[in-house]
Amino acid sequence: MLPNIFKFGIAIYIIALKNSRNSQTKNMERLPDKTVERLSKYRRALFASMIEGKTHIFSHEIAKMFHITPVQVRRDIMLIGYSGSQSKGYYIKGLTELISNIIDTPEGIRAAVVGMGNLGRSIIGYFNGKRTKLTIVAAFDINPEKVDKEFVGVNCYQYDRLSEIIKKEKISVGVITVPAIAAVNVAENLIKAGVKGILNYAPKSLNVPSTVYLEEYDMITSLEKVAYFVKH
Amino acid sequence: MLPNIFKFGIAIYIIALKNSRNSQTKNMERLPDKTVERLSKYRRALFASMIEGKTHIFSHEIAKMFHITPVQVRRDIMLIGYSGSQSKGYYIKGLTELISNIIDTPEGIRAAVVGMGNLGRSIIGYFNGKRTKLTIVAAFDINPEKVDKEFVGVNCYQYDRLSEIIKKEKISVGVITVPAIAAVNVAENLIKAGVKGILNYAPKSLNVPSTVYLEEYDMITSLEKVAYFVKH
DNA sequence: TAGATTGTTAATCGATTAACAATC
DNA sequence: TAGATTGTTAATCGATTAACAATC
Repeated sequence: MLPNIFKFGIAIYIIALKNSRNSQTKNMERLPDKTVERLSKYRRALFASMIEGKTHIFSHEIAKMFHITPVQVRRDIMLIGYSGSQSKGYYIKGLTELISNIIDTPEGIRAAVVGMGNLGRSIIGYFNGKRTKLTIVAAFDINPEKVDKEFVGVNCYQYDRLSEIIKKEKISVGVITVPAIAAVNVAENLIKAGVKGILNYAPKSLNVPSTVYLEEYDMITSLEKVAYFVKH
Repeated sequence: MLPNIFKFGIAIYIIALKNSRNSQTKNMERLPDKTVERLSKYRRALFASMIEGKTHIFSHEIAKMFHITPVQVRRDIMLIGYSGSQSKGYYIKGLTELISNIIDTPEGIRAAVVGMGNLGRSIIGYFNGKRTKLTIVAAFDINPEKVDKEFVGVNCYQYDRLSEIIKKEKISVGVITVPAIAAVNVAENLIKAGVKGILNYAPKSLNVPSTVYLEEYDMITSLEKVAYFVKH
């Protein structure tokens, strides 16, 4: 039998634990990396299900679409503070709206693509007209033949106007799709102009200050990786 | 004081542990995912250093290029069984050759791109003429205007010839750059035709048998993720 | 020797998964 | 009740990092 002082101490500890856990899950400042990625994918899948006429969805149905486990789906949803019902699963409309509230900002995020090559055009094509809260509002290139032309509604500016346009258009995210040799300079100019996030597709790793969020993806490495695992 | 029987047992256990560790590091069947990715990047960085006239490189120099720690670099290099010297670091030529032996196959890997849009052309452009062991040898599209035309040396075939060409050209890796709606069908046909690895860029998650290696990347999700972390 | 680097182990961290009570 | 699902915790797994002996 524990003395009373210990029982009391344990009771307080359990309450403190509960509270900290709730605040962690419900009012989380910053969701885990992987959860954010998955929420973006869930949202698209939920939209598609809605179009098909569904109103509710089970965790295992979502899980199957992304070859992950139902527990993972439930954890992600729990983390953002949404609840489902054991009989019907999750209400698609409500869940979609909550994810949008979390991922989007009311004012929206404005992005620019630097490098109007095939990859740059590809990204603009993906986004154009599909989203309202995240939009690509400008493109840049050094090639005079590409400058001052529109591609699916996005104007391409001369690269030396980068800083001017970024400030004028209130652009906070830059997508780098220039050759590796130019990437460092582009990143520096984007940061100087005030962007707060960079998505770098050049096959050259960048260094950015900690105030800027950097995400890198390298197609050459990915294809070499697939080749390696095909061989093994 | 332990009885002798235990001392003996412990000695044998330690030796067994040592051996299993060595065989794990030196003759590993399959390297960890992340190590493969990094080796691909190291190789490119080492090539660049060689061109600059360097013969040796330290772990911290490599680490700095990819914002990782020197320990990670040393671990990766240890894992593939290469050794450096404490005074000079790693011999670039030797390390590059070892990485190539591990990542490449002597016969090379032949890849195809399905979907000759901006993204497909972008990937072909990255690879064309740069590598000898990993080559894109064919492209496919359903648009008759794109068919039977060459793009930087790669011919674009009509999509319904997929199976025929994949077998004829001994293609083992397929890169999917078609719209989401077509991705599932393309993957099925690639697998039926015999490819063993798929790199999927369509914003639609695929299901493949366990004999096929699948790597997926979704540009929309990546940009939404950057937007989220810019906001927070 | 002093200083720097490699090779290696143990500790830590982050994310996934197994398991199960609570609920419908 | 039986069966299925959600919400949640503890265990597990994989990868990174801290620490340090050995070496030059």
